[in-house]
Amino acid sequence: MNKDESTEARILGAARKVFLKRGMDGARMQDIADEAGINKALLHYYFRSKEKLFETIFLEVAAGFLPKVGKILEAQVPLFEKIEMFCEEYINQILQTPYVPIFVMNEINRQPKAFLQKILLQRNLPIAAFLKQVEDEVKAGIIKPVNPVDIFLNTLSLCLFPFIARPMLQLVTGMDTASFNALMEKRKTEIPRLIINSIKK
Amino acid sequence: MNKDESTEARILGAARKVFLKRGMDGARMQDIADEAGINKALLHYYFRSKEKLFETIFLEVAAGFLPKVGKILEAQVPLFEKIEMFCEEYINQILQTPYVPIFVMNEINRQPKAFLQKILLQRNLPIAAFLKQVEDEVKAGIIKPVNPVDIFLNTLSLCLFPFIARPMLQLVTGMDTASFNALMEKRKTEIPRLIINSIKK
DNA sequence: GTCTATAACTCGATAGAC
DNA sequence: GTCTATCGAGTTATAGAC
Repeated sequence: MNKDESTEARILGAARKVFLKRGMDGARMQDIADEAGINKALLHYYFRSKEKLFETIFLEVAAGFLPKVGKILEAQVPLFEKIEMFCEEYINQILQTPYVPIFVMNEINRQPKAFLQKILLQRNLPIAAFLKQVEDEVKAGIIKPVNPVDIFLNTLSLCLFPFIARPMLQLVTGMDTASFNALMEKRKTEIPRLIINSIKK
Repeated sequence: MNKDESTEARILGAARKVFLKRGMDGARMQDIADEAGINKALLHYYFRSKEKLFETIFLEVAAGFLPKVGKILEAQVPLFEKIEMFCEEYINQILQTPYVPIFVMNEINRQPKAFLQKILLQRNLPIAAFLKQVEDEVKAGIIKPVNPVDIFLNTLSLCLFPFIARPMLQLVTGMDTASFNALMEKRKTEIPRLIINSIKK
């Protein structure tokens, strides 16, 4: 708990931490209050309900999870460079917030669809720009004929899945967090190599 | 609800369904009872508590999620064939139970470590056999020098991540379940091609 | 074994003092 | 704005009849 921050900021920080760890259903308002160094009543004073507080956090987290790399996806850059930049940047970002991917995936799975559409569909992810670029380079004969969705899905899978599987991976292999981070550091360059190698002529 | 099954079997089926959908924290004993066509008290008669019931289900689901493909991993088969068999078989399996990966990943993230070790560490996953085979083929100069863990992680990522990201994928792209399944059907052969291509000399 | 009724408890939310 | 105290809804778990 940081006395310098405003109460609202402390609540948001605490809520983010607890929701990320426990999910909406597992989180307790009492835990958030404790984490923020205040009492439950104040949570309701600043945010009307648990649901509103969660919505605020989820919006913030989901916004950071998806479109921060959006600028890269729509940048005017050759495809291979773009893939390299994307992996480097995305893995860097997730290394800072390793619990985010599994949290987002899980909540998307559990929350009612209407709630999610409200949050996600209003942001226009520039995925389409990336898919089009792949398609164009296929047509121009620059790269092999591939399904653009597969390329995007492959890139995302290789960057994100290790973070999602990390608890299991560490449990099964006994790997510690430092080793895991080192592994991901290497993968920043190896993932693009793998992807590019699969599509270059 | 199937009247032919024993009460215990009906409870297990119902619990599996509800826990998979809602997770431990989101699941309600009432929902499980309704799904099984009995009342709450009977759940406690057969399984002492919600926690015990969850433990039973989680053990069963996790056991099916990880080591069913174990036989393939330790089989006496050339590496490339093994990778092909693994992807084909694993994707087939998950297509039957598409909610399992995200459920397992999520609960591993939330449950206390002691509980998980009790469940997971007692089964010896034959991952080591696969890693050793990759290592041997590297030493023998049959394939490129690679980190075996990377190969395993890549294969797992490409097979599993799409299922974990499916709700988001469908939300963002508007893809329906049939299209998604068709995509995964194609990936059964494309994933091994990608992996093998990255390590063959 | 299965049910109804209810106890025991957890937790989000509110009232009201300061 | 912040606190203490408490309500009331919802949930797990148990008692006891059949």
